[in-house]
Amino acid sequence: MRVSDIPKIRSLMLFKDMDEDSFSELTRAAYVQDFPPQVDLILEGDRCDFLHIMIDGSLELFAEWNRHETALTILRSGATFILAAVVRDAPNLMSARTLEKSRVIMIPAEDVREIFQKDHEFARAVVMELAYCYRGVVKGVKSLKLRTSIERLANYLLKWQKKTGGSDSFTLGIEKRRLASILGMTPENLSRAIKTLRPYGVEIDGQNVKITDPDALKGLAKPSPLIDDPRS
Amino acid sequence: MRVSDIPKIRSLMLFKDMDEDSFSELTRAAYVQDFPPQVDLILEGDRCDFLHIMIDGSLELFAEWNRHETALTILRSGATFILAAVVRDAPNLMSARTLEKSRVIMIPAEDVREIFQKDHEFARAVVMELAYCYRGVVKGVKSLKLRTSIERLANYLLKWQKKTGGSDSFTLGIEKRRLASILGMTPENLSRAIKTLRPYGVEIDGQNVKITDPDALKGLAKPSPLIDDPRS
DNA sequence: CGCTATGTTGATCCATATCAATAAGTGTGG
DNA sequence: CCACACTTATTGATATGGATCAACATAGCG
Repeated sequence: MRVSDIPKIRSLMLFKDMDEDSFSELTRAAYVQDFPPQVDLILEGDRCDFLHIMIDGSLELFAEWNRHETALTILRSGATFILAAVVRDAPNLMSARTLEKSRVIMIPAEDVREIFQKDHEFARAVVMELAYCYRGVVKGVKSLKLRTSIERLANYLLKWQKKTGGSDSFTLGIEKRRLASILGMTPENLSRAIKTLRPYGVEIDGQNVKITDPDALKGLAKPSPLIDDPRS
Repeated sequence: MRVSDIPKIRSLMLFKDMDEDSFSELTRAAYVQDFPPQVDLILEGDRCDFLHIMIDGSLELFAEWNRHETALTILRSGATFILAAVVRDAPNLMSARTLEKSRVIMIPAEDVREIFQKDHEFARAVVMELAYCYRGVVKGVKSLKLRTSIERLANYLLKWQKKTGGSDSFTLGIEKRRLASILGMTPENLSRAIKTLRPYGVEIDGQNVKITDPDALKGLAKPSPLIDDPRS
């Protein structure tokens, strides 16, 4: 681990309130590694020996069954993954693969569990993080079960617009086929869904999105804070 | 709270390793309440003032959007709910309604958060429970996105058979329309899915299920420990 | 510059929802 | 205890969302 990484790590949700001793104990044990795009970091079914934390780049969590694959989420800088598996010392339910060149901190699961016992603030942060992840997945299920694919796409666009600063022009940031998988549809279907949204003021060219009539789009999407609000 | 409830509560995962002082502090603050069937205990969007724990009966967690409703899960004796919302002091993402006459412990959210800070073992149990819930939802998403409704039903039957003791005859335990909602389909479709499974040795009459050819059913269901194993 | 992966479009098929009618339970009050 | 109302389950007919297959276009990338 490079010294230059430390401040960035320290500022992450999970670590920012923990005491200095515990933090240096964790970082002493931790590795930082860089990966090129398209690398599988973990495989579903494997034991998880390390808690992973993204400090740069992006990756997708995905799962397979019966020769089919689906993406569950995209993670970016600051996100933790397989925390739940580490906590329960259980096999990973998802695989992870880098999408871009990525830098990842890996903390031995043993050390995480140990520090958890010693440091109240860290324990609190772990619980907050887990609860946050849980709520994220619950929102995802609600979206899947209650909405059509077009509604999911519309809400995704509105959410992503907000996350990228709110301008009416922004960029998708991921390949469409991955977006399709995240949203629970095929790439072909996503293409058609995009066309369907054109009358609602959505122009998508490659990765570039422009939302010219937000009200029309919102009218279709009917966003709800209990599904689409990333905070809370 | 009745004294007779205490041993039962103490034996629950969440409390069984915590120290005696913290436990009596929690139970002093807690209420136990009985509810008839079909009562809404919590409403999505509401602030959650209490952690809830089932000690008898059953209920469903469900959510609504745009005039549609879907059931996310059924909870029975021993299950906690809205732990994540309590931890984060955030609005509930799901509503809860009793299905049978049910007995529920309600612990003020404040006290939960307070004891969490004081008692390591309790903190550990909370994290384990949250991680367990998280993994449960992830398995649910995988099932929804990777399987057809018939495959989901087949796996549900196998899982439920195991949970009820493994006999080839068992009872569903819930109304079919709720099962349909849990599995992400309409009641009409569930009826048809059941008929589709008949050639695979599945006989369902009312709530009574008989699985006469488990291998055939497993051949269709292709159960995976990473989706269908309730433990870990 | 050509190869390969990605995206688009069209045609068709399949799974699932919807609508409608009936049957079978379930509970309630007379 | 039965008759009635109401909810739940089943079945059939049909509509629709979404998947699949195939062809082609396009964009990255070596």
